[in-house]
Amino acid sequence: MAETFERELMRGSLDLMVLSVLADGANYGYQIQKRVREAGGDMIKLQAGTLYPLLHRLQADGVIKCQWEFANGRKRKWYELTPAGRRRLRDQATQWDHYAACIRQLLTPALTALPAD
Amino acid sequence: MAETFERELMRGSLDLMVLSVLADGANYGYQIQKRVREAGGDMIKLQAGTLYPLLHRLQADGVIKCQWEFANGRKRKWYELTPAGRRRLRDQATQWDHYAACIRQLLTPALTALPAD
DNA sequence: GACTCATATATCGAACGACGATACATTGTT
DNA sequence: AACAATGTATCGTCGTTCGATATATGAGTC
Repeated sequence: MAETFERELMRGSLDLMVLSVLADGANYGYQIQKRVREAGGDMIKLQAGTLYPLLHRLQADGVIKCQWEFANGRKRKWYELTPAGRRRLRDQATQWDHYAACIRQLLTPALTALPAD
Repeated sequence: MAETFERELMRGSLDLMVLSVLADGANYGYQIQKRVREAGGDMIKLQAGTLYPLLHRLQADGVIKCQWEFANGRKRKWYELTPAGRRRLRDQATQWDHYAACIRQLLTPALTALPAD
């Protein structure tokens, strides 16, 4: 009876996910999309229309760089982290942890206080 | 050498924080703002211009209800959770946990893979 | 009396990311 | 021949967040 959760991405969290995927090695859009979706289960249904503009933004920021690959009729655009991208990932990860801790600090006592209804 | 983090709120996370604060009992805008800011430390600087529209949205959704209080020249608008609000808080909390788990699943191996630079 | 800070709620426009639809081209499958 | 999967991309819409601004009272101080 698999409960299904589905929600909008939280603004800014996708950056972290994409950078995380790329930390594992160079990759291209379609695969990144699948990797994030797998990790997200029912939760995250990442659309191409969300991913590609983000990749372009990240590239414009200089945290990833890209390169076209043409092989047997297939064209793929491979992205990889730059040194700035690795720094960005570390920073964002730290920020995420702090942010999550803030939420937790409010959430845990709240759920305890909440009547059973 | 207090590192200071500061970032935009993540879309949707403020709902959770505000509902959490209200789980502790009825409260009014200005106090809610202070409670969230305390929990957020350097991280979250919640602006009144963000909070009040949210409170109105939550009210329109029927998850909180409000009541004016006039006492010695002060006017305050007290908000409290409705039963639907308690359900909402539980749902959002569960979703948050799942969401955080998804991020974690990508993030932890990524940081391990990341070279020291 | 004037000034400033904290309290208290509210609205407005700008900015921007996420969404859904759509487009298009190739490869593999039925 | 038709269809699903692979692969990248753009466009308009929507809605939350942000920062500035407005307003009014109470308390403390110069």
